[in-house]
Amino acid sequence: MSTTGPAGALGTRDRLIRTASRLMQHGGYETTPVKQLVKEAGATLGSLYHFFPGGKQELAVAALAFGGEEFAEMLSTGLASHTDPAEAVEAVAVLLAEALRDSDWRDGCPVTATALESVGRLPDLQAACETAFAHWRQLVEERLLAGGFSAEDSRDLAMTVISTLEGAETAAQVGQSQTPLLLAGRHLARLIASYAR
Amino acid sequence: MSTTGPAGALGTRDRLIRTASRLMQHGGYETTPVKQLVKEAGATLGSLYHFFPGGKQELAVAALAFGGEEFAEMLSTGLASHTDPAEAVEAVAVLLAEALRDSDWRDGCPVTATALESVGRLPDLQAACETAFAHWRQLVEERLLAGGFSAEDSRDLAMTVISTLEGAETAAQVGQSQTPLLLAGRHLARLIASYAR
DNA sequence: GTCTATAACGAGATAGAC
DNA sequence: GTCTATCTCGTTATAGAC
Repeated sequence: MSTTGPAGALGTRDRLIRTASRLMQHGGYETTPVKQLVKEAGATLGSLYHFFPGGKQELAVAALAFGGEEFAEMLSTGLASHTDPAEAVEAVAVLLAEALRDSDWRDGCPVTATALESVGRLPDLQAACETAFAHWRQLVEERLLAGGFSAEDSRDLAMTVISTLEGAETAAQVGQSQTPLLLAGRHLARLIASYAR
Repeated sequence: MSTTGPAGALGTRDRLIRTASRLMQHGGYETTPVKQLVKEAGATLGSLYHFFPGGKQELAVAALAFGGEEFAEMLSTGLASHTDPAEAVEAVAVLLAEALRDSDWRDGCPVTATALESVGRLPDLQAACETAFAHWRQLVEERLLAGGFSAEDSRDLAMTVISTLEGAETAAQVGQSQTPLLLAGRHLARLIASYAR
């Protein structure tokens, strides 16, 4: 995938992607100037346009894919932490709440801000955001299926689980409080437990 | 409130606020250039800085308050549409889904995009967003209280109702589908109905 | 109150040496 | 692959006539 180099050392391309993902996680696409981006990545403008001829947009698509995968890993960790699917979903909410507070309310969803800025005006970015959302839903759906829920219930509940976690994450970030996420986790667990297996 | 004038005719100040609210609803704060704003409002740059010496930011705060109130009215309409609180919340989700599709997936939440852009970098805007969120939560909380739920359940459920509707609205907008909102409405109704009155 | 012209600045992107 | 200098354009904001 990446150019050859010392194991563990991040190449310029990877540093650009990770830095872009982090900055877009904080404030979205439009609020992230490329100059600040390359500076924080320890790179230069020349490197950016060498690796991403499409410029800021092309880098943003890669950053959304990276952030989406990072988020998916946290999701998988939480979903695997309990045998009961309802408790597992609640654990995800707790993980998100901890990450948010520990980052001084900065590390919210790596996709949502950019998604709302891009909708209807930057199709490439919007598509990358939708891909990330769909991936996350699929992970929850598979976990519910494995937990014994019907195909229809698993699909529908997975949609609401992701929607609710997203909305609660936003509320928690803007209000600088873990409460929205912790309540969302508790309520989602109760909702899931109310379905037959 | 507004300058005197023919009843029903909107003054320049009001047109600026409404236009800013609509554009920020579509793409957020950073994606809304003041030039386009004044053009669509049928105003000029001179008028903007006459009514809002604080410039774009001051106008944005007024626009968030306006959009927050508009959203609150739709919320109140839905919440008053059924005697059962659970059915009333589901009705809100249906109203949001209809407004979103009828606007070709443009008219989402008037606050969320700006909220995520502003968090941690534009305190005035962030505060205006949080005020709007808190107002919406209060409307739901009062409706649940009036429906016979305990003070604690009403408060906690109101938080999750707003979080979930917000997240589902985002998912619906990005995915151009009513499904996230309709499922959220159904699941929220089920969750609310599972609490004792 | 409204208008146009423009200032002052920062944005994304490019050129070309190394 | 990396670097610096620079180009071009769009942005917010201001000036000053009307």
